[in-house]
Amino acid sequence: MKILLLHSDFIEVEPKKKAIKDAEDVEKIKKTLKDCLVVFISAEKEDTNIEGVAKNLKEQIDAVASQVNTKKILLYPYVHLTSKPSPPKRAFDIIKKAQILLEKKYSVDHAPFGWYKAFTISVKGHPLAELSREFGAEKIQKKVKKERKGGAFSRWIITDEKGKTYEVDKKNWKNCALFKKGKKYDMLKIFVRNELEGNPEKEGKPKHIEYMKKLELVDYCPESDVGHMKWYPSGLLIKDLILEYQEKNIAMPFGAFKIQNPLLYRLSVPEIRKLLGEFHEKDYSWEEENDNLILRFASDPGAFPFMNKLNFSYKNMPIREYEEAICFRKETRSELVGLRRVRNFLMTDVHSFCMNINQAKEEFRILNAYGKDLMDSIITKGRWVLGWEVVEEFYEKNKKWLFDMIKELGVPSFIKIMPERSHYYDMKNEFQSIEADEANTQISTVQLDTTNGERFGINYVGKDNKKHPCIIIHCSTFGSIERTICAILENAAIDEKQGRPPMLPLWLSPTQIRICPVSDQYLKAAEKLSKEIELENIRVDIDDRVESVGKKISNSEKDWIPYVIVIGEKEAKSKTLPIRIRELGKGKVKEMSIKNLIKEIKTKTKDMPFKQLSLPKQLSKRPIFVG
RNA sequence: GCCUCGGUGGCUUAGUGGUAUAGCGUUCGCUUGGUAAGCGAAAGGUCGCGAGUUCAAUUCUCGCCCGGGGCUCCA
Repeated sequence: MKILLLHSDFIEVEPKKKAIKDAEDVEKIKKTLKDCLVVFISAEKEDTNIEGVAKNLKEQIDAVASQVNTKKILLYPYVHLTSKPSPPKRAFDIIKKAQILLEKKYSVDHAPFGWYKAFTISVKGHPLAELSREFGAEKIQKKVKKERKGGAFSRWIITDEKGKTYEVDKKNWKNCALFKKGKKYDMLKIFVRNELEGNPEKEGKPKHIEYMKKLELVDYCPESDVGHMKWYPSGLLIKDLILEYQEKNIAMPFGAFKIQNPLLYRLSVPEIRKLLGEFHEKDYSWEEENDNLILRFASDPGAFPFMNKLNFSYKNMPIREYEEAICFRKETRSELVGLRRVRNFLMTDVHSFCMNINQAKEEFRILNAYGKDLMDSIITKGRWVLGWEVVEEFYEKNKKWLFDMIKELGVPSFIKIMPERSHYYDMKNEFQSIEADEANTQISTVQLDTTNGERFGINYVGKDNKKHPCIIIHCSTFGSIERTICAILENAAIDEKQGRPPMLPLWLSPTQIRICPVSDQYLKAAEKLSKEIELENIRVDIDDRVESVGKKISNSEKDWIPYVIVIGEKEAKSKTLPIRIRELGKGKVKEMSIKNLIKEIKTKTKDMPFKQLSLPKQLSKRPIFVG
């Protein structure tokens, strides 16, 4: 069945002449309807299940009518939407059935069936005014809109880091005894408030927008669509380092193999259509000769069809895959703020395909630990909290397992209980960074999914030599790299707000050590020193410009350089160097040997990936990217 | 998409119905320095784009594009 829905100011219909033998008997008068939803309907050959199709027709119309807030509906039989129409009688039956179903809630009419009709229509201009839908008799995956401010949830539970629970509701949450136990739970309190009451009013631009430009990391790109960013070398370095962290510290130890799927998908493939679901209106899509194409909104459109063609048995389980997935979501314009929300982003997506619920639970537990490490390495300890969404029935059965995980993670949590499953997952968690403006940003999420394995035919061969659907654990370790960088920068903003120097995590700092020669006589010494440092895989640059030392120091402060060394005559003779260390505070200099400095940096960046910055070592050779 | 505020050299900005201000940066000259900004000069602007009103528009009006905030939603 194909339908076209038009929210119109008015429509005039006038039956002219019978087009088919079975046309219904009506008077030849002009009818006008004002402010109504007009639904053009084509029943197709395969719509043999009259009841089923009529029911879906009713639901589709109902969904749109309630969104555009109209009580009047006109069903307009319109065979021309399809090239393979059903017999007329069946089409009319479906329309009549749907009309009866809709009449409970709406004032419904239908245009004469089987007539040549003249009509005039005026369509409203808003975004939902013109929609088309295509469906059959099978049950449509119900699009459950998550209601605002926790509306889809029935119970809320707060826990401390040891798993001690406090049940709260929308009204009394502020009085929760846990929040009276000192500042330790302030972050959780902010998150609970944001979830139950909404985010606080923001003052001005988020800080990370200023920082991302100032530090020459990322920038808006007016030549592209909104929400597509351009990356400068330093930003790209951070992005690459995070991807390397994902690969070396998470995916490989976890045992996932890396795959890559296309960005572009054909809408005529049933699996792809099934997956679209609620993202449909956010797709970048366009028509080609024989098909509609979309850019993927997540790794799933590639990953699921990829997995259901793999041949694997219980001996391989669990089987894990990951992808650095470039994704596209056409968010409405004003949702886009700096890096917090973009239209083109890079998600690191891990899936684990499991044999049974116990295996899935264990995978979930393991992935949590990676999530915690990641939050501590890129955000700061204590600046993030955990959110959970759990289906009531699942919660009751798996309470002990859940609280054991919370204890293991040792982070305060906020659990939201859903009376029934509204999405594909029975349970998910959210690693939430809490920011300077008290917004929360989700970085990682792990989800337990018992439905998609079956829906997409992702099966393993069991001991019984039969195929069984997998339970899928989804894990976006970095929900988006862009958003992760946003959180890192917003975290630096907290430091600045509280009077500490804002910094990037040392392992992500584009320059880790800067050498400032006092004059060009000491350039050689600087060069020599830098080579010693480079050998240890530490990023070092030299401010070789003809500028005063004061100027060079000033610039290094603006660039958030963690370690600055000035070298001149004194240093050429001495064994120790004066190191200006940013994290110690304004103007703090510490005498240190180069060996000890290297050792300090190596210790602080232990187990973290290293990569060279793709800019000349000499500042005099670098262009200015911003400003 | 809706509501709202904005767009002036590479960046940040003043200002005006008669083509425009300053700082940073850039280039050149002087300065060879000691932990947050040395001195001087020069170059650099269709005042976001298009249309309208006007003798005249960067300034007023409308449309579009881009950006900020709000509604909303999520990774």
